[in-house]
Amino acid sequence: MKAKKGEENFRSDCPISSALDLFGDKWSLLIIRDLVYFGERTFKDFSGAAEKISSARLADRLCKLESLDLLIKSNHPTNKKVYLYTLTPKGMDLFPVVAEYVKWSNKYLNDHIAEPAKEFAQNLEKDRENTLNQFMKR
Amino acid sequence: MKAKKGEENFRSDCPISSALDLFGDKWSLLIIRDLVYFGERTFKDFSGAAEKISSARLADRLCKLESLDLLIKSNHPTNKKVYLYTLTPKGMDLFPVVAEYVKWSNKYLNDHIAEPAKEFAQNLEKDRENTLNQFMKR
DNA sequence: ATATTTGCTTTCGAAATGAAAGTAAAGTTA
DNA sequence: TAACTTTACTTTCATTTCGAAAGCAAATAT
Repeated sequence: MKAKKGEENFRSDCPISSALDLFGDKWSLLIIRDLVYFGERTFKDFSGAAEKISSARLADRLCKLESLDLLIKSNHPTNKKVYLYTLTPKGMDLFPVVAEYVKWSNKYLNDHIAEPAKEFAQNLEKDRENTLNQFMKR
Repeated sequence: MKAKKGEENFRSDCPISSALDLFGDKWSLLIIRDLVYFGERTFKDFSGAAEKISSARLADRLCKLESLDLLIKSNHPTNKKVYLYTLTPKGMDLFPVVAEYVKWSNKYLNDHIAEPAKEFAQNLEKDRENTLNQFMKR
């Protein structure tokens, strides 16, 4: 059976393991990333990301993230076959987590990382508060 | 074949996906957590954590984290059958990532989380810099 | 009216995982 | 010193998760 809202089986009462129980897979934070960066995405948009998630995986991750209230699915204003996915505040609050991954990778995987991300990492180092707020507040 | 040092197959040049490619599983950050918190651990110590990792999984995670230079394995000073695992600076730099998970979980999974962790989260909210440094500098 | 697009679902072989049992070397105990 | 226990794994195996590919229905574009 599927786990319904709130019926997660947490491994422990540790905040870290619990967060990982919810979205500690290789795709969830990338969906969050796209939503933070673009603000609004369609199924096709997510599919177009460089990491090439399979549609089966994308579908179940979107479903799970929605059930966790990290994102919301809504209708496109004019096109009935397109749905729009948006972050909730709860999902947006994962952005600081994402930002720390960016900082770490910029420091230790620097020569492998795309240029725009490096710049973002540098901004985070210079003025974390402000850089985060630029995204969180829109 | 196993992936040797530096031969990771990254999904993209994104810093987030790349970090997840390296240690985006359900166990790696928990090992880091224990090392940050306790400073030094044995195989048995890790096995004793509340999340109950299987020995097979613990063995291959320790091996991978070592190959990534996130931790170091060394001999126990007096007992030849025990090994000591310690964080490298590279591994220690994952602590801010871990800290953000703690903050998020404290905000959204609060009633499920253990008391000591809540206090740590509160300290992070009050004075992030200082709280992080208390751990990182020892 | 037909073709195409979108957002999925289904299928299936491969890879990763957890649980349990096994092992060898070192250390402890009688 | 012989037997027992502990530590750090390794092995086995059934289950779960995953990625790749194909399929599908409804909506839209041509």
